[in-house]
Amino acid sequence: MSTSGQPQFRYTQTPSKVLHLRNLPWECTEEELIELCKPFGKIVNTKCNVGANRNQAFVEFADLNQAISMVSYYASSSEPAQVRGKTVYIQYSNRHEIVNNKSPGDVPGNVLLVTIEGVEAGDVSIDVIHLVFSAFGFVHKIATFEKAAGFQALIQFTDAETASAARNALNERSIPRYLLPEHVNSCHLRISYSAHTDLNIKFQSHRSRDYTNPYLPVNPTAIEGIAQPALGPDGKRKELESNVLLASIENMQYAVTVDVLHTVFSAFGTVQKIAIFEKNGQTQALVQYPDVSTAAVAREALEGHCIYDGGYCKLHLSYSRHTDLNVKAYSDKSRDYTIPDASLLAAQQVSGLPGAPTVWPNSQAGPIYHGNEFSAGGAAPAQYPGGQVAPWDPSLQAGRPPFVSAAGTYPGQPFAASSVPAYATAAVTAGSSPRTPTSQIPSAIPSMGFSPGIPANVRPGGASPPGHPTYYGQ
DNA sequence: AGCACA
Repeated sequence: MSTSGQPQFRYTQTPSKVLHLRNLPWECTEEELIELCKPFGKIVNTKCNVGANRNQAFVEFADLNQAISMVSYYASSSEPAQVRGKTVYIQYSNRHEIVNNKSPGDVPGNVLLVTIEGVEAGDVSIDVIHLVFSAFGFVHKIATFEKAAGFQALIQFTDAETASAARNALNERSIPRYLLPEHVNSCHLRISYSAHTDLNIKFQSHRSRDYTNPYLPVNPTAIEGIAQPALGPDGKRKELESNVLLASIENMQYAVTVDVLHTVFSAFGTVQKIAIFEKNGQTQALVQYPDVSTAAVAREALEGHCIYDGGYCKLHLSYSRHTDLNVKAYSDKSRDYTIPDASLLAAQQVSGLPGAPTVWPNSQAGPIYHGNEFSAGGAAPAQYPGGQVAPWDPSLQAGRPPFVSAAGTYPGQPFAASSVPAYATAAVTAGSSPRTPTSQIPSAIPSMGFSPGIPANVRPGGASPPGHPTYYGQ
């Protein structure tokens, strides 16, 4: 009764709603298959990438007559059926329906599940994975993990078309040997589609990346060879140094302004840039020096000390991962002392120009992004001279939030001119007229032990509100 | 260029 399992000869196959297509290009997608077949009827099922060469496919029409019309048409046509110029041979399948058309992994999506066979997690770096898959389009995110199946990676593209292109090209292939450690002999990629559409990447690390969000916090414990604490000569952990200090301000009873910080930190050298931001309800600041050694001296001198006498505004200092801050030249939360005429810029920016550049650190954990495709992918905002950021082009990075909050990143908050922070209330009510930046300089407590350049201490409860910005309430 | 999937 059934013809399946019996030898089928040319011209003698019984018609079937299911057509067997051969000699397809290896790039052939389901979409191309449907394009070819749908003029003849309604397609209810397909099966692509069949056969050892993955160059065959099945298409099932809703009605037998539709399948017959397609076979008949091309049997008498002077133009053969083609996909991208390649002749496709069509015949009735010896089965009458497509069964088990798609495992979940065959349902196209924008996220690929890649199993890398024959390797351990440490053998293939996320940068190599990124390099390989970036050949097909912008890679948004990568997450890697080890499961029973082996070393796996989820790779998020913009759309299913791009993901399919990568899958079709790389599935069952190998990562080039020169990208792998010498001891790795085989590195087969088995690629299916993930059901995910948007990966949730929490940290930039050696196992996960979000290339749409370069300001995502770096997980220090998860970076190999980069943020891993280097070992000093004594074998103890050595902190990675930087010319940028991250200051956490504890017990902040009184306002700490950019000017306050500038005064305090200028005692040790030229302060280039300052950015103040809130992190987990705590005020932090990034202070940029020209070089690491200056930062180191400042860190040594200021760590654990208080800006104001009485234990107020205690400083905790560490080295930032940033090396060059990109801050607004003049705002209540940031200052770029390397830009001349900062006060002019202030007038422009405080007025709230639409689309005014927000604050972007120039770098975050630089080595992570070294040599990747950011510029090609349009992920990194172009830097203009003077630390400003190119006008944002949403088309370059659809879906990317305009502001990103990250460790050590000032998220470009709107100017808080109308609200006085609670911690500043005492200073405000202590009240005095607005003062010039030079006259509102606070003092570091004498016990800090760095008298040069630091004015005499002023008690916070006293008549002089330390560092009260002149533009609050305006 | 010649019939899959689980």
